[in-house]
Amino acid sequence: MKELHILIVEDDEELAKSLQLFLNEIAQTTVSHDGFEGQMLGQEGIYDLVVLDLMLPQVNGYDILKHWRNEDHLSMPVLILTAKDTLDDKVHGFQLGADDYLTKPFHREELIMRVKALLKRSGHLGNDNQLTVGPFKVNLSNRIVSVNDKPLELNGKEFDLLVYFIQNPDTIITKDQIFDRLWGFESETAISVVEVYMSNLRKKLKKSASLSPIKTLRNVGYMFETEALA
Amino acid sequence: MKELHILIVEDDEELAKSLQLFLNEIAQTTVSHDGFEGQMLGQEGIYDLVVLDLMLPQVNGYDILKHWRNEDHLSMPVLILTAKDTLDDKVHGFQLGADDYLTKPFHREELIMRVKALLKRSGHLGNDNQLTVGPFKVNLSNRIVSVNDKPLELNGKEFDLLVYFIQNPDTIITKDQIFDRLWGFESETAISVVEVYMSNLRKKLKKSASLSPIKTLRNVGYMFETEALA
DNA sequence: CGAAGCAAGCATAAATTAAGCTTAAAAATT
DNA sequence: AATTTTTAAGCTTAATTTATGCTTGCTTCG
Repeated sequence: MKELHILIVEDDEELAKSLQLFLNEIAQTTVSHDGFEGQMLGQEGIYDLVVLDLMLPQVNGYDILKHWRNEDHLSMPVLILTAKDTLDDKVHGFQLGADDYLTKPFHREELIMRVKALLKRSGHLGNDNQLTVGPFKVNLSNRIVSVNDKPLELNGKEFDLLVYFIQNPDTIITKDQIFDRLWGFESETAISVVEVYMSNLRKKLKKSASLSPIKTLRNVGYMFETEALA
Repeated sequence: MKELHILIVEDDEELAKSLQLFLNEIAQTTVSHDGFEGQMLGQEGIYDLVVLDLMLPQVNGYDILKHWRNEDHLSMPVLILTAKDTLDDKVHGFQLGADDYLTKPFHREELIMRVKALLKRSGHLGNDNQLTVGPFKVNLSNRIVSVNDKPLELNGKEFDLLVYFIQNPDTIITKDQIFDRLWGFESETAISVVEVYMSNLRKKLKKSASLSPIKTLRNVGYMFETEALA
């Protein structure tokens, strides 16, 4: 089941079919061949993106877009798809609040790329750099960690430590490696700090998620075991 | 003084000049004719949008974009501008995280439209010249701010600071980025001014609207959280 | 064999350090 | 003169580090 929903408003049934075929690989699609119906569907406000043809029976695409933006205050990304390719047309489309403008004929790949770019930009698609292992979600952009979708508060070094483990699951990491990575080679700090932070991290993991995924290998190092995360 | 910053990376000096001229009507522009320098500038993370040429001396545009996205974790919109117009090129550009792709020659109007569309979509430009996030309304033209329709008086730097945050909600912004954007790279001012302005801004937000939307991430930076804005 | 000894690692608390905050006053700008 | 910007100082708070005693498992030798 896909979470994204794209509305396609296109009267050429042949083309609409193709579009649907293309876009099905990234989202659920709904097609309308009629301008008026398309407008109504869009008004639901449930679509993550709309592909809108300009030449439609009954109502034209410009008016639909204008209505969505000005009357209905809808802000979903809209990609205009049309044979019209004069500058005036494009300017007009953008002025009414279109996000992109693609002229027929176009390549399947380009359409998909542009749709993906719009979805990404509007925050609906595979965004930032997130690490996921078992129940752990680690967002490197905002340094937020969650375990089973419960937020886990870690301070700077604790966070860095967890990231190091998650980036090297099921791998032995020595105390020296941790030290060199978090404190730097020429740090004056005593290496036993590593133990302190291991202890703190483990305590938080245990308390908040009842997990103890990091094993100690005496005289060797530590290992973050993914298997134990079932 | 405009609040939007656009970086133009384009080695053709003639064209770069034109671009600057075009784009100056919506933002402050910085030009680099050199790929390597352009990449460095972009890494500052203070630009609201980048117009990137692909054919550059030293480093090519693809590599720059790839580095920004994958190594530096930067998410500003990037519009690729190039003579290459094969499908493969476009696909490649989009795959690396471009937001739009415009082939030379292009019309001035179309460029501006696409840039505006991107800025709008990324929350950096409102319909008129107004940014709206939660209860905040920020008018960039007359530099008037309101929270829940109550006016909020901010002086120059306080205003710029708020704008920077509102343009990058839910994103970590480092003290250095703030400094570079508000004071400029080569400013002689002590970086601790940032703390002073943070304090002033927070105090005003708290007093006038009982809001504390800006979180401190010790040793990392600040983050304007939209979620906290009920 | 099994208890003493030992070293690695753990846990907790206390001490230290440093980042960030606040305020007020000085300097610069208007 | 009034406002904004910058500097400077002391303060607050949180992170980091050290110190201490405790636990665990291995080794050794009576």
